[in-house]
Amino acid sequence: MSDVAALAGVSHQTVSRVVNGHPNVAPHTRERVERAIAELGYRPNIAARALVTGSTRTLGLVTVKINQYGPAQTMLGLENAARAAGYSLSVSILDDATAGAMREAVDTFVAQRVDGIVALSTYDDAAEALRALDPPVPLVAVQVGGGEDRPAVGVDQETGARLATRHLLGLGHRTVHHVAGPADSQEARGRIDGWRSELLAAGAPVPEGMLRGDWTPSSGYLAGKALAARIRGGEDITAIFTANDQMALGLLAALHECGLRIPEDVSVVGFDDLPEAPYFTPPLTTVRQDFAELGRRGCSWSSPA
Amino acid sequence: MSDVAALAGVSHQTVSRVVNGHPNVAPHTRERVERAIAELGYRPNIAARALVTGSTRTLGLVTVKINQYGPAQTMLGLENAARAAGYSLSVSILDDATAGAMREAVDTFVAQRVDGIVALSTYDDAAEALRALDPPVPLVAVQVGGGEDRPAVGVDQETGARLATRHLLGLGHRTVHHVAGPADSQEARGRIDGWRSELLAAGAPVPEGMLRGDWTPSSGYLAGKALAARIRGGEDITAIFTANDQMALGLLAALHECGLRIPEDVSVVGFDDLPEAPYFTPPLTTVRQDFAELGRRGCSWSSPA
DNA sequence: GGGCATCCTGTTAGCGCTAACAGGTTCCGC
DNA sequence: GCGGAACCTGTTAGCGCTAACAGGATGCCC
Repeated sequence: MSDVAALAGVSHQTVSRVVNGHPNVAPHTRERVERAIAELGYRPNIAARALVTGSTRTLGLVTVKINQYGPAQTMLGLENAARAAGYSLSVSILDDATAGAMREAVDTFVAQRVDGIVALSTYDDAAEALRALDPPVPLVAVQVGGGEDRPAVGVDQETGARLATRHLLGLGHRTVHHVAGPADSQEARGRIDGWRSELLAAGAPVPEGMLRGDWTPSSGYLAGKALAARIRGGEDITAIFTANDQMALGLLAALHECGLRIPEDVSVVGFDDLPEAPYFTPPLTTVRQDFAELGRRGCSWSSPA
Repeated sequence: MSDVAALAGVSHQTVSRVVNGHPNVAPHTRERVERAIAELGYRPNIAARALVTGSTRTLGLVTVKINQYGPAQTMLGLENAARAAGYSLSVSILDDATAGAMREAVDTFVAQRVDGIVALSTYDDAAEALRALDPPVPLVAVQVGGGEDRPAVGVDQETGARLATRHLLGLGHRTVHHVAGPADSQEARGRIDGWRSELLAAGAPVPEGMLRGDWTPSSGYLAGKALAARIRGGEDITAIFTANDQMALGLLAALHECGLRIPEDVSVVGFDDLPEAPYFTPPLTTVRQDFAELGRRGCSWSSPA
């Protein structure tokens, strides 16, 4: 910076003013400084600025299992929103959502003096870990139960699940079976609630023996095998709502293997709207979630001002 | 820090020594300082440290289209490797791989004084943009042509493609058709080269009219429709190698729609080993890439010492 | 022309930390 | 007992930047 100042024949403070776009700089001076900056390829040192302003203009993202479609999309939206707001994004991808790992990640971000932290996960462990923390920066939970006063943004799982269920009932099915997500996932619970309340509202019976998966295709496959066996055993199962598209994929494969035709014998609806869903065999009906918007909302909450 | 020093009754420099694990501190003093740190919840200010040491212990990742499976996995490996090495990861996700966007992202990282930059993309634009840059920090290209002296790590696409082709020939097919990726992707070209050289090595004819997709399921679907039409037109197509699994998914859907049976009428092999691949209908044979290792290697290159 | 507001620019201090040096103690060998 | 090594701790300076104030020039009104 002092080099630039020397070359432009001004003080370093004037350079600072030009860099930060302060109003009271003579156009003539401004231009001279800008030329000097360009000539020297000067870039302000963010660390020094952060030291004096106390703001790093950085957001921290702590997340688990980014390899799922949903979180990855949300992260994308978050990054875009952060960039648009002039923030940069530092990420921390945990192996599992233990309280300790969560706390450590948040601590690291605090040491880095991020301006805000976004926590991304739907599991209860994560939510609980978050609840125990009280970082000196804004912490927003995306798709995690916010708890007392913690801001949180999320998709309305229940409405989406009701939509899916209603769609199947509208096709004339007597009732709809559900393959749910893990028990310790808030999202999964929201979808169960939606499914159940829609059945009740429609006066349809709520089937016994709801199956659970863990979001993976292989768990969906197992669920499909189990349901196929029950169908062969005479149970009247004609419509299935799976809690996400990946499980639906496994389920479709299992039903197909067992000689059941989709949608002639059984109708299936998924959740998430994977880009691949239309190309499943047969194409999958699914519910879209606006992950990018979720990321944007998370960002706007966490960046002060 | 001075608060901690005051509470422990030492100078701030001694606190610094304790925090950084310097050897010459009396055990007694060290313990007192550590208690003070715990009591006050003190966390060193990374920005101040960066200012004086010149190292932020941060790596920058610039990437495009993280919504593909491959890049996302690589990023995961990168983040883990970085964390293990005591670095944090700052990410920049570009909308498209234009030279300008690339340059700007790298510039931003330079201003942030990251210790190294990892560029993740397989498109030529990205490679070209990178070539023009000469940042004052290590820049490693992952799965992008490194260019002159630029370090680069990547998966050996050609060998993988030869494997896939050989597998199909081994099944007794006369030759293998290929649905390639975009023309401006190095990865796609590597897979074409591997496919072609394996055919030549086996003395099999290289089919005319190779199709191209853009990695998406819908482009695979179109390719499938085109191939199905050619099959109905009497062309002898019995084995297809698609450049990635997502296109294979679309292709399978199209072939299925046209009444072709897999693998009775046509054999299909993909590339990437998506977690969903085994649950495609029918299950997809595919080639695995070790993305996590790729991330680790990229990290080890870019972090100095 | 004196007084004052307005604009532009420079000077100084300090953000929190580490490196380099300086000073004090202890312990050893001769 | 004295020189010197080994060890521990404190003092000082400075990383690059911005905020706050100070000061000089200019313009305007009475």
